Amino acid sequence: MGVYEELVARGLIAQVTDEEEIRELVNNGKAVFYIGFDPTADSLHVGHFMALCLMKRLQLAGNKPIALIGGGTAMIGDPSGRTDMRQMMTKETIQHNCECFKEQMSKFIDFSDGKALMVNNADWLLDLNYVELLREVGACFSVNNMLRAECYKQRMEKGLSFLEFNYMIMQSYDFYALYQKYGCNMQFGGDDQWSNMLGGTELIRRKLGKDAYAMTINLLLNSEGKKMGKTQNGAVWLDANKTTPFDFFQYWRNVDDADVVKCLKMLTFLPLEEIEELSKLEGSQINKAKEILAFELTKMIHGEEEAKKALEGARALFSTGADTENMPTTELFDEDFSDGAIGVLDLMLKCKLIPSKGEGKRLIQQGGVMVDDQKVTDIFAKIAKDAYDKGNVIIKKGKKVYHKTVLK
RNA sequence: GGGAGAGUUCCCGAGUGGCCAAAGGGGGCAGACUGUAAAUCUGUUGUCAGUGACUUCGGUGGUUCGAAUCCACCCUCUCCCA
Repeated sequence: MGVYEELVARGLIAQVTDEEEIRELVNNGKAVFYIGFDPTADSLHVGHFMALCLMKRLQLAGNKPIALIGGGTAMIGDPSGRTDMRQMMTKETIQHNCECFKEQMSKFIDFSDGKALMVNNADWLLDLNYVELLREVGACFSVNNMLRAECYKQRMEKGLSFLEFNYMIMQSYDFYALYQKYGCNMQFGGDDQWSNMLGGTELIRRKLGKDAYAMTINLLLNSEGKKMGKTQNGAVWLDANKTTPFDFFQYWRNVDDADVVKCLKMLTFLPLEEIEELSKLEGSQINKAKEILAFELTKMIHGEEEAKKALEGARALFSTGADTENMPTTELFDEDFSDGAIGVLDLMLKCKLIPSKGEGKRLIQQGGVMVDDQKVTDIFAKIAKDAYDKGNVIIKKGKKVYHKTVLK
């Protein structure tokens, strides 16, 4: 089975421009492909992770990946699938984000000996001259076609600025530039990028008379059709400082039953046969599969050691109770106490377990707060300093959020 | 350039002078039930020293005892005409 077949079996491929050609190129390691990453934040998240996995799979099969960081396109903002305009980012922010991306990616993809490249489209896009660009590629784009493109549909109702309308042209230009510079003959991206990517193949065909290919991967959607990797706190980040390995682990440990197999296939490198076996599990047995999923992914991002810690921490937490070892911790100092005690609400606020005291009161009134396994019933409850004589005090919020506090 | 309309809390969306911290829905959080799942049911959802005070209805001023609501100017967006 070639890589291409494997990708199909894993349910990763959404659309392709020319299946025969692409299979041929990819399976024989002849593809030089690029995937673009928009530096909209200072860390990669789960959505990018899919793309990185794809790069890795293809690299292992002998193909050459180019990671394109969209330092230039980020100046414009991709309107695809959006209903409102993106906030404009400053040059400095974009630059900073690019640096962060670079670092995270190099942990994942082998960039040594030219086995892979990393480029920033700011390098060629920012120097473009408006009139020259119009003369060079402007004639190759049909506004009529662009307006029909799926990615602008939503925006046709709400309004689309000329700035964002040009995003497609910039992305197409990227492909065109990479084709000439590095012989890049293929572009991959999320399925929402399809129209933008076709713009590139079209441009190459018109300008150079050459064929280039595009392939999109399915977005990771849960059974409700929403993008995965988002929580109410925002995205699930790959940076341990933004999403701790434990939280990362828990995110996957808690995915919906219906999504486990899909995630295993799309995100892990486990052999398909093994996933097949796991998919036969039923009922509460599915928890095994979830545990494997969470472990595998955490291992890939944060390393085996962190993954083990998270796994053990989670097991301990949910079977026997608290495992204080790997719990998020807040340090307290003498001045946090008055008259030898600290209010539970003040403490929770300090630990950032609650955004306001009002919310904390609600939690307590609804029975959602435990301190050292004792349910807190009084909103004015205090914790005496003596409680720290045994080393720490554990606060539990709801069923799954544990927090350790220690006295310095 | 001319004309019409819109901007409300995390999101959608009601509210046209006091009864408005603002209906309803979504989402979130918590409780019950469970398998650390889903579905369902219940409660809750601006802040604080909590029978009260303070901040919030695009922005800035104004009218009024009192403004999300009325007026002026500005900003942003949508639609129609050019």
